[in-house]
Amino acid sequence: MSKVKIKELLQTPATGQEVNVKGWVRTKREGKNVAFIAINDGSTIHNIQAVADVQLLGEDALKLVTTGACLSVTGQLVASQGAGQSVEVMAQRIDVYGAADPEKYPLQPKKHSLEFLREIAHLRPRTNTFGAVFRIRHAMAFAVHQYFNDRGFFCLHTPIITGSDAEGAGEMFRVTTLDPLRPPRNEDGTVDYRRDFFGKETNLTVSGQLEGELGALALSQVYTFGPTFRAENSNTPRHLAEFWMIEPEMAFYDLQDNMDLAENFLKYLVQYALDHCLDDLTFLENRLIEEEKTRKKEEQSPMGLLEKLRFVVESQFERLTYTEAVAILIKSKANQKGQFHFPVGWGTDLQSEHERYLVEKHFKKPVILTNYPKAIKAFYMKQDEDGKTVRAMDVLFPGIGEIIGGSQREENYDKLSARVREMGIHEESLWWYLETRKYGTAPHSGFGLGFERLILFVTGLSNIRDVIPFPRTPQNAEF
RNA sequence: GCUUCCUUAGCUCAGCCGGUUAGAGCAUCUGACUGUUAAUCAGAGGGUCCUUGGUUCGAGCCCAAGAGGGAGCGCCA
Repeated sequence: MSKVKIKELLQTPATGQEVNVKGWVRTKREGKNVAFIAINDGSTIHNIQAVADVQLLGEDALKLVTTGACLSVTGQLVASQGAGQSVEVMAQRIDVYGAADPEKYPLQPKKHSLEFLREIAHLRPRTNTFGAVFRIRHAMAFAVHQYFNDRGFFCLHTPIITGSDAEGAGEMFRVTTLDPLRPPRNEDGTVDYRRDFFGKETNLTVSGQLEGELGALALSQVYTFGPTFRAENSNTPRHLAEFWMIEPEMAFYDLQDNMDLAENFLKYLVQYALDHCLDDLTFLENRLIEEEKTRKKEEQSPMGLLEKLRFVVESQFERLTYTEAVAILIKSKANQKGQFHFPVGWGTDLQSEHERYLVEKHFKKPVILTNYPKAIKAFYMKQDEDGKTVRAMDVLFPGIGEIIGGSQREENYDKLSARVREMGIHEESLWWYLETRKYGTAPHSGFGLGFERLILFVTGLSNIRDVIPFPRTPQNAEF
């Protein structure tokens, strides 16, 4: 008789066969003669019910069976007499691997706030909500690889430690083995990084894109899926200092191809969740409905979680240029009534209130904005013929904001190196990147998808710290 | 980094105008109950009112500083 996952067991027809279940106690309900133990092993949101005859097993043995304890239960799998489940285990034997003092164990069979659970991140995977979130997170990671593999993309592992300080995507974390109190110094008093581990200044990566492009200009279609680090002091429900990003990079793709891929990719991922995580999504939807009851009418979302996900799969993303978006915003009632905090005008970056207006009020569906002014975008984006804009694209999602940022890349050596100089970037540190435009350059495109922002959208949660097991944010690296 | 709100039992929160012994629900424990569904019923235990300092005859409540947390904004994925 072998141990079996609860997910499998719940789908097994009961024939009285002997089974062994291992997992953690969610609740115990005890009567005079019989006790009911709900056990969960994380394989599914659902629990299996173990039925314990108090006389047979003894009251003392059941004393240690409390919420949070870890058990191994052996007994017959039988059809349940109760209404909540089809099968249950008639316990013959219960071994307690680890007790959990009920006076002290913080997770009790009641609702806990997400803020409280964040403070006990080492235990929160044992809750229904976080079990659901982390199973969905796994399914989405798996689906990312499945999607690209099915389409002939190669997974490229780009470096996490980088010597490039010119990526321009934000503040970086320094990587060094020098003694922070007594580093070797140059004659002018500055730190001598030639004597550091790599012989130069190094940092944690803020993006695998530049190396991804090197791969695409050889393997045609690649993607990276790895951790990314930003030392920005960002305190919002949408930012992490350590997060995971998916960055496909494709030779022979123009901006249109890039948009087509981004839209198709996102719809595939959401559909994958609907196809493979329905139990967990249904639980999260019900949880959201309960939560919304405590809110005001106008703050409640018009769609349930599943409806929202299906809507995204079925709707065509609205595509328009930055210039068209600015025109819509200027003409909008919100702007004419002075409801925006920031002025709208061609040339300035859109504020999140402007993006939200376009996505949530005007179009009411995902939006792809393209062809931004070159002054507000990165040096590597391909310049348009008019000399004013670049072939950038941002995919904006309701409630999340920017979920994807990407562009067609500048493949012309002269234009690219001129832009590097214009923006004051140290050209020599990018020699290897620029050489790809010297030797066999090709039109190519790519984008970055924030993995946690995708998980936020799919789970319907609202704080990014709740969709990664152990969040890293300013002033917090516990666990 | 800026703005703003919050911190009272294990958890979620109430606490009147500053007034005598700080409350509720859930959880926990004890008892009852012949199969329960976050069981039900009865009872009990449980408090550094975030910390420090100040105002006051008197502070959970007012003031100041600090700590922790949330939200909005900026930066972005």
